[in-house]
Amino acid sequence: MQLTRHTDLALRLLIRLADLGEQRATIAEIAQDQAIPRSHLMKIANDLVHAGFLEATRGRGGGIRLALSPDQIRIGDVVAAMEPHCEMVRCSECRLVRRCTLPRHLDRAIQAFHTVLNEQTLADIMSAQ
Amino acid sequence: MQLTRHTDLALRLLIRLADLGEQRATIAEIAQDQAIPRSHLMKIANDLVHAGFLEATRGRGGGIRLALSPDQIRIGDVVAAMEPHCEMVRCSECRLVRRCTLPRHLDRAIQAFHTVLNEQTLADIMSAQ
DNA sequence: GGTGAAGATGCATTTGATATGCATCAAATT
DNA sequence: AATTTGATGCATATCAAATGCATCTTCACC
Repeated sequence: MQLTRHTDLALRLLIRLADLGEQRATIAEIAQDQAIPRSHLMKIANDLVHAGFLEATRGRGGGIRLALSPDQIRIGDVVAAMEPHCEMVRCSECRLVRRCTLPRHLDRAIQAFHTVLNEQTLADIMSAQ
Repeated sequence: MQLTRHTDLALRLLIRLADLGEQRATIAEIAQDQAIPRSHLMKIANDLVHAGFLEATRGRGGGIRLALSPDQIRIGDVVAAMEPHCEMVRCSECRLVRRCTLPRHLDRAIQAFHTVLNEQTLADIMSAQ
């Protein structure tokens, strides 16, 4: 029950980029800055681009920056986009005769998790003490 | 973002034992029944005993059974007892200059997760279609 | 158009948490 | 005492996640 490092770093990356505003930063810079393997951060940034949170430009003078303003980026959405499969239990392996409603309730619980996180935007995270 | 197999199997074990009522079952029986490695189930059962959900007796005629009635066992409590550390992000590794409030919100989100699950008892799971 | 700077992508390898297996101990019943 | 059960610790295996490496693509600048 923990977020993958992938998601963890994605959130840090967004916070870092929110600090920079409109300005672009290179992945290499941030990787060094945050002591994260470059190739790893590369993939995270790429995922965030595909999810619509980041904007990347290649070539000289290129780099990455937020594709949305910080108050439009909801934390729960970021987590949902980065976490692979939120299948809490492996029903396929289950040998219980009785049909159980566990997966249904687990899904509701996960939704509650995301709902709470979606009450916060990146802007909120930045402005809070 | 998924429960460990440990927790998954713990829930299955409780459901299975709830079916048996007052009757004891041996760990070996259930392990074979549910196609789970015996030594693994042994540890899960043991954890559940320590958490107060199961009652174990050794020796001939011994076995395990619920220590509480199914309507006293809340699903969220079981998950909380079995999941090791719910530390969502690794703040210790973080190099952000800015203090961020992410951990605080993640904790609230996890609490929401457990709260939803605690609306259901083992008895509810058993009686539902 | 060539060169270098940047991101994109795929594959191989490593790592680490989890799961499994094995051996031994402890308790209870007969 | 012997057998049946759970308890516990340690060694090993497994698998997803993380990391590293190589190559390709795109863009800006000269």
